[in-house]
Amino acid sequence: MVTIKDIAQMAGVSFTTVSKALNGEPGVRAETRSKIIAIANKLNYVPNLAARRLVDRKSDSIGLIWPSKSGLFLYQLFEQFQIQAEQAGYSVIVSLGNPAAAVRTFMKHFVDTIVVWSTTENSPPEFIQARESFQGTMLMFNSAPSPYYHTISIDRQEAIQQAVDHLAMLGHRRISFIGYNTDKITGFDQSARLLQLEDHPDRLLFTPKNSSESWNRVADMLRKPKSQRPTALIVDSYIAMFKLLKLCKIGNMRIPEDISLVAYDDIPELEEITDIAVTTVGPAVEHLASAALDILSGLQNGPPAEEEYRHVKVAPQLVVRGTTRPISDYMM
Amino acid sequence: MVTIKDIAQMAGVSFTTVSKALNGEPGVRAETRSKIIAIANKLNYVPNLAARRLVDRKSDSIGLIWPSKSGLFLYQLFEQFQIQAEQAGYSVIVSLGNPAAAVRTFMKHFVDTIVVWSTTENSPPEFIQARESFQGTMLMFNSAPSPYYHTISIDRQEAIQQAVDHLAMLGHRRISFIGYNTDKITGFDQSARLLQLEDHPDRLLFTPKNSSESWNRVADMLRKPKSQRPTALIVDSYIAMFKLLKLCKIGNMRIPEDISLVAYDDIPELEEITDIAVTTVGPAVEHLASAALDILSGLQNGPPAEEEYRHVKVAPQLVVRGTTRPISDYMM
DNA sequence: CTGAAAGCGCTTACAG
DNA sequence: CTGAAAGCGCTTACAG
Repeated sequence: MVTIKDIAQMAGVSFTTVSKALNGEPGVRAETRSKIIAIANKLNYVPNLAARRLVDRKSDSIGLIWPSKSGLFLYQLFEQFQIQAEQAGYSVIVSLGNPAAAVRTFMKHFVDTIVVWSTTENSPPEFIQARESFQGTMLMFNSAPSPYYHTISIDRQEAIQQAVDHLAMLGHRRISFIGYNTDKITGFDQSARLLQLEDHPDRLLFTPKNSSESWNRVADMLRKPKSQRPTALIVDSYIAMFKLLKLCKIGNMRIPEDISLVAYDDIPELEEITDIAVTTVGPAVEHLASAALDILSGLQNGPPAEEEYRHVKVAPQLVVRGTTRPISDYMM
Repeated sequence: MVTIKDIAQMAGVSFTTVSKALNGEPGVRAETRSKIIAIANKLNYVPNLAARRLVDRKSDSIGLIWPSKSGLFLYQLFEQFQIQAEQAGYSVIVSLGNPAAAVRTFMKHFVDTIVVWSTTENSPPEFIQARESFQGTMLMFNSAPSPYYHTISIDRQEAIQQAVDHLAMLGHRRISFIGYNTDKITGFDQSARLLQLEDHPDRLLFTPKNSSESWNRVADMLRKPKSQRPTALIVDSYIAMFKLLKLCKIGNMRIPEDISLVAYDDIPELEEITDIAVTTVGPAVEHLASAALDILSGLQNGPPAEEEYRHVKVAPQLVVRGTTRPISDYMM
């Protein structure tokens, strides 16, 4: 392993000078510098990063803490984030372990920024503690504003409203929402009231308690005669969408021939999987990633004062594909 | 940043003793040790890897280099690897960036082991070079044996043979393989010959050149009368499987009522997505992960001599689910 | 059982 | 422009 001392000896200078020459520091005669560089190249010198890092603790690295078992959406966001971060000159590392352990891992590795996808599971006390001992910047996806870190939230209410608006525009007036999330339900209710949609017994199909029972209600709904059943459905997530598609198949209901469908979550890859391209609404991974990177590269000059932590709400995107039809198609 | 000196001061001992206590070195009174550990925990001490690495100790970190846009299978392998590695005391970080950059990132972060999922794309010259300057251990998934690193390969030939054997056992004699991979085709041919399966024009449906044309051939095959068309299909990957399922739907073919199907790749999560549980064959992510960890933890005592790099071939697993039926079902 | 000391390879004031 | 020295946080002989 060749060190700057070896180079210094060969060049007949001190290793201090070698360090400066190799790092492009001023105060080295051009001649000396080029001689040193030549020797370094000849010797195939590789700087010891551990030594360097011991002195200056910068790493230009971002650590991502992602929930495990997280499904396609977060995987795609991860990929997208990595791509954009690399372009901005950061290296990205990810940990799927438990959050407290992940913070420690990242501290060991000198990441200077931690980005978390927040879930109900990752705020146990140990995480809080580990987080406090981390002195870098943090950004939390999926979180309400905080005085301690940057936050990015998703406007789920707006997303569902967009879905309802789209369906209403097509003439639908009897619409059901399938899902638990309160923000989404609020959005659904709000739009429904605003647009004076029909109030029918299957408006909200999920009881908050028991999920298998909830799906039974969906199945029952699908069996109703055309005049009573909704003309359009909005589902919570792509997971729920697949479940619904199965139920439809069993019940011999076709989408969109018999009923329209909008799904929350936009996962382009799914087009390859489903029989038909699904109309979706949700935040685009590109937007989420760039929102985060915008915040992060805005603070090159160290962590901001407390009041400067930023909050961004990412708007959803409605992508109309093949599963929504105008109401006239259902009127025959 | 809390260091062993801080701990030493609080404990009223020298930092040498702290180091020994924390590293489980012998020669520290049990009482002293537990006191030191307690303080370290209270202070949320995180060892400085750079310093440790500088005196050439291990960082117990594994860096994964994964192809981006890699799909569900590799994501699940990643999750599984992380879980098993954490249990074995390693921390895992992942990079999806270009491999050469990933190696550099990992060197910056002092990982002592790099695990790569090998693809045709990640052996460009820069990667080779970056790899050479990395002085830790490497393990390559999906690679032939090498004198420079550990390797784990997948017995794809065996996998397809298992699929054919299973179908033959059910009485199928006219079987098609849909895919490009040469190992898989070899496996298919071998089993077909051994079992003296019927030689029919649709045995191998893909021309190696053009994929859209290949799928046209599949569509044509599905349109043939029952007496001419194969009774069972084997597809290359879950991606191909979805494509096939779409074609079947269009052509009004039901699986498994009209034709049996085995898919390569075992992705349990897919059961939620497909209408019917698919019979699959392929390596289990658990086995791949544990094969890697077995090799890696077998070499606690520094990198092995060149001739000691190990090669493991992971056997596939046939999981019979709902898409394969005995031939008698097709004989009416 | 405990601690003082050397040293890993580098950067960075500081002095010449 | 150049170099001697201190020090980053840690491990590891070595001496008590």
